[in-house]
Amino acid sequence: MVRTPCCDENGRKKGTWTPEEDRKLAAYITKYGSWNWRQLPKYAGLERCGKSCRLRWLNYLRPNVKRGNYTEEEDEIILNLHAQLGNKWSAIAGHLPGRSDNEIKNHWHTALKKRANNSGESSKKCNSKNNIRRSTSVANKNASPSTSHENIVLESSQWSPKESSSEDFFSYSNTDYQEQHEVFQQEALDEITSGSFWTEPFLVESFHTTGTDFLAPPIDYCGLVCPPSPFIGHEFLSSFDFDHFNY
DNA sequence: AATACGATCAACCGCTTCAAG
DNA sequence: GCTTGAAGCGGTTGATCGTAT
Repeated sequence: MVRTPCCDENGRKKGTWTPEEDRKLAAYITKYGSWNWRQLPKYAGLERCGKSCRLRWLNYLRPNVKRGNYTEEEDEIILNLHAQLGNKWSAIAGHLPGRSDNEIKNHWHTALKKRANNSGESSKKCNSKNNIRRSTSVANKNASPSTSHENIVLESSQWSPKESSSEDFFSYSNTDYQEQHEVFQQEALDEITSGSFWTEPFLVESFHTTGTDFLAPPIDYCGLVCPPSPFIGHEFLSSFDFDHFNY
């Protein structure tokens, strides 16, 4: 089976997302929905592949996404579910509203796996920082999906991940960058949560296209390229006020 | 103060699954 | 039932930050 490459080599951008890219992506999806991830970046004015856009949206930009600050209850849920399901991160994420599979996976590898392992070996040796070595690839190779169920013991905050407040919602090193991003994030969330978008009976996520050639889509008043979906009417589009996304 | 090393996490890559024609 | 394209998933990488020496 021949697959079309998900990312072409024609200057398709990689790496960390900029606030401007986030703004474009959030604005576009909020307005038009993720009707087609592969086509979406083209119409949103992004030089990214669809996969990258999807990941960015699901992990960081979608509404109600939670970052850091895992509670003991959440840790316990993850540990228990991982004991039952193994590395089925998306299934585990399904039990933790607001948490993405990627973040749960990272949290597992950075904090919970140690807890699980240490609880199993606590009778053999004391916890020592020198015993903790970062070797993700090696650890992953050695890690078994069927972590011992019996050995998982919840401990105190000793092994809790580092505190993460709303201030480091986006952990950029550049302060201006971060501040700009936080402002945007709050604006986007306000926009999304205050409007009718998420309560609309019409589910934009369910858009499907034929995957064939599109007519050149029109460009709307805020610079976004309207998707070629016959299901999106002008009354639908005009129900959103995106004036504060000032490009 | 400089350097080395470990921890964290955002993002990429490639494979699998799903769904439409 | 087969082919094909898109979405989803999990493993892995690499940049960055924090801490120890």
